[in-house]
Amino acid sequence: MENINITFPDGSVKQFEKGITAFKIAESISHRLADDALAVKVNGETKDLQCKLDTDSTIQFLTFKDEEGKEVYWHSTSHLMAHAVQEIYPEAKFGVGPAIEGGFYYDIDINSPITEEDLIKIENKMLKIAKCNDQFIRQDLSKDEAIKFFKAKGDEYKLEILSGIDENSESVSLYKEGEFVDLCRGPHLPSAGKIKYIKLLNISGSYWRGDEHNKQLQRIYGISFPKKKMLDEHLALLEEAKKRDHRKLGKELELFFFTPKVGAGLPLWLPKGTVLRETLENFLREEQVKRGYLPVITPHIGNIELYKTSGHYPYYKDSQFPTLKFENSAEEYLLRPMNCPHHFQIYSSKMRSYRDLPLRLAEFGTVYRYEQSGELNGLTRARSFAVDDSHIFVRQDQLKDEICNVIDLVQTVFSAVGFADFTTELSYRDNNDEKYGGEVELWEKAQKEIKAAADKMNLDYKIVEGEAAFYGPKIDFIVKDVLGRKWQLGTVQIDYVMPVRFDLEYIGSDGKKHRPVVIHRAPFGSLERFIGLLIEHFAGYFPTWLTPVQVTVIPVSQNYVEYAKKVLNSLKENGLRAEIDERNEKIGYKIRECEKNKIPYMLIVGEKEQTAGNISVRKHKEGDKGTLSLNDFIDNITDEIKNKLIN
RNA sequence: GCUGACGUAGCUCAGUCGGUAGAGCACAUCCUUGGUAAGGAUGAGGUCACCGGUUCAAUCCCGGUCGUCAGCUCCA
Repeated sequence: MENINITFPDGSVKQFEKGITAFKIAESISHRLADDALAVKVNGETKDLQCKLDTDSTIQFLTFKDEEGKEVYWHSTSHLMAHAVQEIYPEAKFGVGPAIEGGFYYDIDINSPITEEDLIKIENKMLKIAKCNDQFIRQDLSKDEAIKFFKAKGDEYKLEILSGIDENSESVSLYKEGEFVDLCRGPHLPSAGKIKYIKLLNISGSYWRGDEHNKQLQRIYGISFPKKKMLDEHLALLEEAKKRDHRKLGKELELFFFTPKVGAGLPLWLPKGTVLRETLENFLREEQVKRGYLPVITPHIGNIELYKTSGHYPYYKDSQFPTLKFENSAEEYLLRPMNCPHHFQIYSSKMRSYRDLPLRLAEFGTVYRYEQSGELNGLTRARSFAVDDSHIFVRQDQLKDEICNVIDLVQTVFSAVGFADFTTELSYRDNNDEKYGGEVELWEKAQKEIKAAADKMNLDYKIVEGEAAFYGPKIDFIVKDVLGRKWQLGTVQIDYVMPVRFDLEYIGSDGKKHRPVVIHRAPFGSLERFIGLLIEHFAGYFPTWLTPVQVTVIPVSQNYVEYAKKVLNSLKENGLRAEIDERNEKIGYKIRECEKNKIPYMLIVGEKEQTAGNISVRKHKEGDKGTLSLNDFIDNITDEIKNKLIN
């Protein structure tokens, strides 16, 4: 019998009989490994443990600790769920059922809606089936055979998937688990018994193949774990996440709210939220002053012709509020969905020289977009929001340096608030010419510039084709919310199209007219979305420089209110955002309220403090910090604010 | 926009198998003047989202509208 060499992740090499299964190798190493292994990676490719090895290979066993191991585990659970659904609803037809980040789903076509109670039924059925511990058996077959099989079964969706498979380049395989057979690439767990703890999380509609013209199937989301503790921890984590939700905290901390009396998706900023927002705005204003930006202010509406010129209207009509017009007039106005056309007019308001460039016009400009009702999501997706917008007009030879400047600004902003966990995407055009304006060569040039700048700034980016704006490629900075949903914050966009449409020009050193390039950029993206993510990032515990109320003065009893007011005044005179709680309550009560309101510092003053002329400091989440002179406290907190410390 | 669920006091939620409602917190008044996460008493608060239908009677059943939530689709 021939032997093959198997290389393990630690570099060691062992000989095995040719044709041995990965599972046998695991067994030969330890029972523990054979038990924990879910799948195997052979020469970089994930496979079933039952796969046979015929050549020298490098292998790595995948357990639930590995991302790929989890993927296999959840993918197999989705099959198990489909199996359970098939038993309960024999008429069910199946779409796709992949593993996703944090679990799995399966799209199912059943006529009656699935309810929450049904989920429990399905869950119980799954556990029952898992106990049978049937193996996942792979069967490779030809496309024709597969078509025959699913025709007999009446699974139209599987047939549609099959019709898209090129038999020559992709293998066609089925996986059988008990009575349930599914078209699937695999790999899968050795058997269903590995799946121990299951929770079906929610049900929703989803269009077949993600196309809204297709039928909507019912999607069931779920997650599973090999250990009960893992499931419990995961569910606890989901509960925790809900507590950080900016929509919940926004209400609790009185930052903002929505009311249908004003309109869906139209946020109203309360005083505390406004302080937070203005603090952020001022921070960026100061940065922008240092970097040569010029402030401008423009109206929230504009003549419809402006948007016809820009090309936004009528192509994006669906996502704009209806136009405003008088009955007997041809005049028509649009609530602006973006600020650029206004800024272009400012650029054109006088003759520009090459010496004036880069010209950086900046405005916190509120825009209005009629987002689909189902898309609204607190501050992260609103119908009115302020873009920390700037349009930078540059010469071609200044473009790359200016993109670098802008990236640096975005990085400055992100690091000031401690956003370290973000991803960067370079969005390019794809081959669908209808989606984009301008000449292809200009696009290619712009994409090259953007990439060069991103490389120079050491951005760790991913290139995404087809995600560009219609006027040019862009760099997006993306942060996840508590529920794992991704949101674009900062953005840097290159535009060769608008300068042409608006006939923007400058006089070059040669005395002739030239076309500037425009950079659209917004480090926050929008104040609303940025603050929404910020609330969740800090779970409401903002750093002192940002928090709406920095200090609350708490007199121990009514007798010390006067002294407390003196303390309050000194704090205010030193520019601190301070309040006093002079209510007729015990200090334990007042402290509890401050803690709940996430106020960073409490100054407690009573007999001792009044006599000594000092204060007692309590820091939220930390407790009593002892006594300090008021001046020392003010020095410390002022320092903390000045340095924008994050703790 | 689509599928599903939900909408009861300022907030969090209970409740009514159809007879117009209740708790805790918050709020107000009084007692208490208290030293680091809830002192006590009393009181005020609701067109049960809105509009229509069925019914002797609707917060509850039915239809529509608005809004919220999850997901899909979309996202200049």
